[in-house]
Amino acid sequence: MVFDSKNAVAERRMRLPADTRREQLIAAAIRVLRSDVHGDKQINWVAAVVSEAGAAKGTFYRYFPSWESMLGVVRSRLLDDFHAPLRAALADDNPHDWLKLIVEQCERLVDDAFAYPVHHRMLFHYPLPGDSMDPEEMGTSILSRVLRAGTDAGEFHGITDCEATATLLLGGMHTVADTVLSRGERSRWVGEFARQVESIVRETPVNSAVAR
Amino acid sequence: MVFDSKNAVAERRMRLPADTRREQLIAAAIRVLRSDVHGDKQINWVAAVVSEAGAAKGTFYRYFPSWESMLGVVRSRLLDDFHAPLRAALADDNPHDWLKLIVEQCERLVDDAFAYPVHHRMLFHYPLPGDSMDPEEMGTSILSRVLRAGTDAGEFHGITDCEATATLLLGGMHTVADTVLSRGERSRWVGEFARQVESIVRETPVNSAVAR
Amino acid sequence: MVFDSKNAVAERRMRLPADTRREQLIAAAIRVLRSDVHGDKQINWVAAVVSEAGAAKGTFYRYFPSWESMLGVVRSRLLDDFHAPLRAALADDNPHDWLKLIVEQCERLVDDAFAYPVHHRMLFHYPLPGDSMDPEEMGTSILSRVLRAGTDAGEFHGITDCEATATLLLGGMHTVADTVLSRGERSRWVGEFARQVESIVRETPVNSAVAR
Amino acid sequence: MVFDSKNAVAERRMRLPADTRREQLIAAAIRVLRSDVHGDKQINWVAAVVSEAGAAKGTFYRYFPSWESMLGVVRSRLLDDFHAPLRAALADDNPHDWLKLIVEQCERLVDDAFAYPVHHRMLFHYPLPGDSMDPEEMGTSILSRVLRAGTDAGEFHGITDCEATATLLLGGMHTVADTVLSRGERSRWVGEFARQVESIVRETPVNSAVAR
DNA sequence: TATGAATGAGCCTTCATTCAT
DNA sequence: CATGAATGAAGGCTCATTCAT
Repeated sequence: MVFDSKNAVAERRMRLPADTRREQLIAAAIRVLRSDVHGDKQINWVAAVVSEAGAAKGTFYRYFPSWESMLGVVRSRLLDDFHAPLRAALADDNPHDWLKLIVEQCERLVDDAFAYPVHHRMLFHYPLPGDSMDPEEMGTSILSRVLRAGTDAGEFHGITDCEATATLLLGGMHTVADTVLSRGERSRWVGEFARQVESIVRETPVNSAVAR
Repeated sequence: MVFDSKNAVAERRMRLPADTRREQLIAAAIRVLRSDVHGDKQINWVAAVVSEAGAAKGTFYRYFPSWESMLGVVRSRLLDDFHAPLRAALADDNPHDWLKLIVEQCERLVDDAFAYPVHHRMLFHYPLPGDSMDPEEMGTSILSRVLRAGTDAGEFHGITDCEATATLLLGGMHTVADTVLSRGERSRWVGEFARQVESIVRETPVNSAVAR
Repeated sequence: MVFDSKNAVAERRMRLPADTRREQLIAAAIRVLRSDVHGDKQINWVAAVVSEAGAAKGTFYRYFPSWESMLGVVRSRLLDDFHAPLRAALADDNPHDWLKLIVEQCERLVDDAFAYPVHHRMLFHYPLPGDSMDPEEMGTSILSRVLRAGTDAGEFHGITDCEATATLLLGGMHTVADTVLSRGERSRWVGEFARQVESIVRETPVNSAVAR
Repeated sequence: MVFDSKNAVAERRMRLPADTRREQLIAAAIRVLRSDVHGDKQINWVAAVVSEAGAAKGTFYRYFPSWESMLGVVRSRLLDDFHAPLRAALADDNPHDWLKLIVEQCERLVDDAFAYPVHHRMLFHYPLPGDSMDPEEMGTSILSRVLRAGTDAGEFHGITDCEATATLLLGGMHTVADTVLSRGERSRWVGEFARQVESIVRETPVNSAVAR
């Protein structure tokens, strides 16, 4: 036989191990979210994803109870990636320029938002069902540990509530990303962010110099 | 027959000055947006607004080309209110505690978000059509002038790019509002915000103490 | 102008008084229910009705919250018609052959079921939502009054619980209709029904003959 | 590697004698139909049945061409059970109180309907495909023989068309069951049924008194 | 033979927007 | 100007049935 049915048409009804299919759908979802469908018109996300994955509508609902839940998975998946560098730095025992790491996080977020605006909006500016966990919790906790590490290393001073500081810092990164998205001038906003972070984490009370 | 059905209905057809009608609709929209029907359930927004305003569906579209555009108007209207205190302070010649004013702005946003979550979400976390102006631009410019005023008054130091600082500060307020919304602990987050702002606007280069 | 737009094409977006449109939809529903769509395949009833009525899907939902509710309206509408002869007989003061009237009711139901089987099935053999009123209540009450009238006229004897007797009689009519539907032999089953009814309403206690 | 994943799963693949499997599925279906999930909500019937039977979806379709056909089998199975008492009575040569047996049939149907409403609805008020045999045929024929037996025993009189009488009697039982289901008052409706049956099967022509 | 992942037509609405009156 | 009935594309999801393994 000359035509292998697999390569010929549609390759319909491909039977995949559950995990594989699931990954396929997640990957397709990320691709769809990133393929900025110019314009902000509502998209039938589920339809787009299954089409991209070469699956049928029903298949989607075998693996995810709703679009929202899929979004949750994608979100945490990408947040994991996003925070990987910080996690790595926290895991080894070498000294690090913690401030620089924080600013690089911001830059990474900015660049991602710039490359895939729809994606970014969907992931971070989509109303979550009220009872769902805060997707940023993880980010906050990692950033928290970074702040503590910096403090321990003597790089940071005056941080009293690491978690709170981290939360607002993360919010700041999003603000920068959104601003670059709508107004450009990447270096201007990233620069300002860097300056603010420095002020915040290197705070030296005016009188402390005297006290010493 | 002398009385026909047309007269019976006539009283519902109120002919109002265009501006009045428009204001009525906007006011009704704000009321509807605030009447948080507890939860994320879909609402027939347009229907709810015209019903609240005592107008007909078609009337809505006489004054606003679309629901989104109405949202835009409401947004800027409320942002106007939000920034009114700062504008007032900028307008008179008395001395002001500018830092305190900024923190109070944050508190106002937090409290509004807490009192009317749906309203807040609709106004700030609803995807705007890509070509629409940044609704925060105004806020940024006012905050910018506050920073400059504070600098002129000798209260703030080290701010080099007022507009950029203002932009991130505004973003910070939203972060705080969202955090309080999802995690409570109003005073914790507001306090952290206050501390960060202070660090940012009162930045004193380490050596400045010596300089004095 | 030669072509009146009304007669020309589609007559789209016809604006009708609410009552008229409602009636139109009900009439269309009855027509659709009667147009035995050969085969028992599920039909998208709402779609069929609006198409028949020349209206759009959304229009249906302006007038009825669901297909079930429309069915309820149609049902009571047709039950009204069905019971009209009995009501008429009860309303005038002339003597009547009540037994004959009852049998004629049965025949009318049979003939209707035979002429419009789907219609009949939908109206009487469609699971009603558990909390809905019994659609036969009205039929029962009318038949009840007929039994009492027959008793008062000395035509019927021995009926102790008119309502109960009426309920089962009505059920009997449906049984006959269903049987004719599936097995034919109209006169056989109607005849049997007539005989049974006669036994039931003319019950003469065995000893009564002696009493005479 | 000696153990492969195939062996791990192997135990789930139970190879059963075809008849056993079939019975398992039928039994499971009956259990599922009876486990009234309170209400009219849609159930994924096939899924529920195979899950209850511990089989796979595909297996279902090995034994039944469709859900409807399974329903048909269950129906006749339960009708068999339902009629067992009458069959038993017909089979032995002892004298019986035939009228009492008929009323007891009615009571059994009522109680079953009351205990398992969904079950009952599915079995008796579910539109059968037009070409399917009348599931009540069997019931009719048995009841017919009961009527004849009662007549032979001198208990019943005046029944001319046993089959027709039986058919309507069976219908009557269903009417009673449905009425009890929707209105309660079991004894009232069963009592009325008993009275009607008595009238019908003990009909004594007016002149019979003379004959005596 | 048994499995259960895959299918996809189809159902029941909803609601921003239009337009005949 | 005002009205509100009419529109219809979409959206989210189901589930009996099929078929690759």
